[in-house]
Amino acid sequence: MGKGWGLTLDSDPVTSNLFTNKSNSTTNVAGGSFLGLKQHHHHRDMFQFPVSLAGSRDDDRRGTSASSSPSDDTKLPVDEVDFFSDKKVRVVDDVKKESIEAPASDLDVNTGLLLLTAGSDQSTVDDGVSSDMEDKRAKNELAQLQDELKRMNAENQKLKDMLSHVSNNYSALHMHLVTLMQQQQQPPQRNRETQAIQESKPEEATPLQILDLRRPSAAGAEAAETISHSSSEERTRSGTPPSNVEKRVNREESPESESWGPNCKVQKLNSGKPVDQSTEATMRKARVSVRARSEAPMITDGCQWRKYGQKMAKGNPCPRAYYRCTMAVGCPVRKQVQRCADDRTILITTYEGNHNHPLPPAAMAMASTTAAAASMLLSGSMPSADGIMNPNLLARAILPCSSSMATISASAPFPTVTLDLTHSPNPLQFQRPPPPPTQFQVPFPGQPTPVSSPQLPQVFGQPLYNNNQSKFSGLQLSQEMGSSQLGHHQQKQQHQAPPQQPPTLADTVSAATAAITNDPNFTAALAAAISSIISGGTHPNSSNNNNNRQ
DNA sequence: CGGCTTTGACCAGCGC
DNA sequence: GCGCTGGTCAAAGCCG
Repeated sequence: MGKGWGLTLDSDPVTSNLFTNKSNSTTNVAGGSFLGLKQHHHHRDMFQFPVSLAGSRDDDRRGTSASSSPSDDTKLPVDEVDFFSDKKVRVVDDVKKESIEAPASDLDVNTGLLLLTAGSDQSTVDDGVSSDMEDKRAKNELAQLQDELKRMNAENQKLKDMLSHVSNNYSALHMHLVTLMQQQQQPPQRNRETQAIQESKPEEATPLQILDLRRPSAAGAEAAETISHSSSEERTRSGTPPSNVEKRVNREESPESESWGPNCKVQKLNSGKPVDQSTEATMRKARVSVRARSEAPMITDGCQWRKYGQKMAKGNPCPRAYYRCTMAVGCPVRKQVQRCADDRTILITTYEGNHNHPLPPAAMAMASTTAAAASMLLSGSMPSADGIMNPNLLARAILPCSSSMATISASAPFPTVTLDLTHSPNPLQFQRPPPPPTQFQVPFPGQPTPVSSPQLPQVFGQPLYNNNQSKFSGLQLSQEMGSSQLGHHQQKQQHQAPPQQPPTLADTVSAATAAITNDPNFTAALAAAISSIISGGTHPNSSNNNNNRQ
């Protein structure tokens, strides 16, 4: 009966493999361990699955109601049936639902009657029957659980990819929306340069790139980044007074900009515009800092990183590590990882640059989030006090429903957006946001119901309970115009958010559920949060490798 | 053996 | 000019 089963009942393979496959602190090949894509079934094009997420369950429900109908609301297309058709054991309840996809001969319904008739030893009729029945009933339940587990793993996998896809789509669409909003709000300020650009570029690049995003592959990430770039530039030109643009150009001009691959696209689109090069340099300088609670030495964001340096930073006993992306030769993306001086459970990861190569699905969440955040920052706020846009307007434009998600640090030398994922979630906060505008709802063909919650804790193949300190925080969108440096600024931020009572798993789940259900604006930050959660607690003792330098 | 980490050295920017 | 600091380089060693 167990022949052909690749699953075990001891644990959820999705999550267990995630942990065991986590090779080391720095490399975590995306798509493998992060999403667990290779561990179970053949990875199909998950984006074609019109799965209703409302039918999914979390671990608790899975454990307590294994015999209940797991997918009353789950609609599997016909081409999905071979996913389960080779199973030799059928749960009685499943016969009704899967009879359309399995031949009748394959419906080996294990009932008590079947078990009785199968018994051949007549001498054990008295006491042996009951024990045999118990035994075979136990086996039957085991088979049911295995069946259940297998189906739910497949379901989990679909949802994982779906969330990643939605996250990327949302980031791109949201940036485009912000661009349009700002254009509408400030039509008189549109300068000649913008008009000239649009005249010379009658075919808007952004819609095309949004179309590109529909490809559920790494190309989507590329397109998302491109959108971030283009929207950033567009808003830089249209939403900022020209004098500020020039000021920004002069300040951010840097020789480092020559090797920035993703900007080649932008250069093609806007060839001959000197402002583009400066914007590229600005993109190089813009930073997105992610604060997350994690015991791991580095958060797992789906990319491959190589450590190229470590230094002691002023004011922090913990060393700062420097990493560069090694997923492609010449990728300009770098990141700094440092623990918070005050709360060493907080890991501060600062990203800089944009990838110039396709990203695996696991890396797209973080990449698109950081790209969007960087674009947001660069388009709306700059370090110079006289060049600042209306921060409140920007805040509402960027995060209309969740106005406390990101801290924009315009402090010198680099503009930085901090996504603070360390705060305790307040479920009420997530429930309060107004219903999202219809244009925020990413349409999924064949997906009539909104993204449902119980699946969320495993959405990246990782249960939240692995790091009960990881939280979906409210990000605080405030315009800080201090003159402190990045590190000092981050330390200041750490004081402003006293730790709250750690939420229960249920609270976290419900908060995240409400967030993603009621407020699609959380999607990007949520992806980042989940990414940070992935690494939490996996290396409990690995944070002490303080190789002090200098 | 290739890729990675470690770590001292080097460089640039900035303030005094 | 000097010192401080952040960031990077590159040689040496480690590891699978």
